[in-house]
Amino acid sequence: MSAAEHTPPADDIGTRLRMVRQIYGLTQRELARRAGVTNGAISLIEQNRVSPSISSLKKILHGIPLSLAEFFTTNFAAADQLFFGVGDFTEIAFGADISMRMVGQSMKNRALQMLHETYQPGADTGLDMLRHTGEEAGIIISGCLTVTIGAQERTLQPGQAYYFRSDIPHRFRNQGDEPCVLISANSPPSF
Amino acid sequence: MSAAEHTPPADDIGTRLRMVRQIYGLTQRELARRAGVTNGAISLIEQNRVSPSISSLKKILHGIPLSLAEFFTTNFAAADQLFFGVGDFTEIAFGADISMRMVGQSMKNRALQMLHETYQPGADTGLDMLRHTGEEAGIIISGCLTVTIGAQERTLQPGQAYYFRSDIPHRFRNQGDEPCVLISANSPPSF
DNA sequence: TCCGAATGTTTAGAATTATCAACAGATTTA
DNA sequence: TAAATCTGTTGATAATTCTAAACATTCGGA
Repeated sequence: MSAAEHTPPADDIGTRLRMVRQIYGLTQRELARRAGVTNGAISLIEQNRVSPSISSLKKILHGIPLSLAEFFTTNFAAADQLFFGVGDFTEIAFGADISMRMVGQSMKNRALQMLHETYQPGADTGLDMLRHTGEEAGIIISGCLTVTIGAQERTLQPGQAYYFRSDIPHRFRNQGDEPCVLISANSPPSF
Repeated sequence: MSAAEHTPPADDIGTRLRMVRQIYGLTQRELARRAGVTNGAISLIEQNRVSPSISSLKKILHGIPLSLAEFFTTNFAAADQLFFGVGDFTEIAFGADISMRMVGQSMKNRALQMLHETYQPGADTGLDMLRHTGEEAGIIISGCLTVTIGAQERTLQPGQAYYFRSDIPHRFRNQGDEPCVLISANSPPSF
């Protein structure tokens, strides 16, 4: 271990609690009401002016709700960015006529990968079908996309969607004459 | 969720702390000394007569040592049985002349599988080599065992050992004229 | 058996935490 | 602008936790 480790911003209980509370959009008073403690107690804890008893912390977390194990385990720093602008997407190369833009920078330690994809007319992921672990789903935004899943094939229109286990061989292609845009998700991230 | 869930024996902090302390073979006084608290405090906490503050619990766990996250996450109930008699092994069928006896009953939620294996003369796991995820290792106790790992093959004598990634095709057989006994381990459990 | 050491438990008091109510600043509403 | 919230913070007091020391019990060894 290096001594100057990348500091987790919420090593102290107070900051950690404040982060959680704000992520869940609660005020000190609202959380206090749900948990059955006073707002003052939460204030003092969040300022690290007192170290709560397990029973108090348990009550407070119950109002979120969150278990002690989740509270101490979850990496809230990883969830620090909740909203992503166009500039916060990462382009993933997949041929010249397929654009895949991933929400966020790195999928390390994430359970989900969300993509904004564009298939130009004629684009095709190829005859040797894709296969990987996990599950995936997508919804067509505009244009048409021909999706082959195992033995089944269908051309999806805007508003339609697919969902399948990713270990079933699959293939995507745009047989129309206008670009196809879709939003898709993989779990766990496949690249 | 069912209401009458299988009760984890250490849902309360006190019992949980007592289990951990005893697993690590510490007395209240010894742990208190290491942690910089009094033995009385530990006694009261273990009896659930007080609910420790986070700072106290953190100090105490530091003396074990264990992090708060580990303390609340780890399933100590799974590690309740620490020692296993001959009767605590589970026989795993693997042909008539190969005996595999596993330490413990079930490998659910375990990271490691420990086996006591006996290969009768002529025993062979077969030409179509074994492959699975994880890693495995073993030490020969008596007799000889011919181990094939990928392109390499070697006949091991008592005291010798192997260690390889289990996704490399592998095969075991006893070409000698006396039974071969060995101890082996898989991580994660392969069956 | 008796003694000594080791273990966990208990009690009174010091230290810390939680409550209640009041306070100050920011935002909304009339 | 002023009134009315709503936010987080703070002080005095009540409640709880932690310490220090004594107590009770068990286990071995002389």
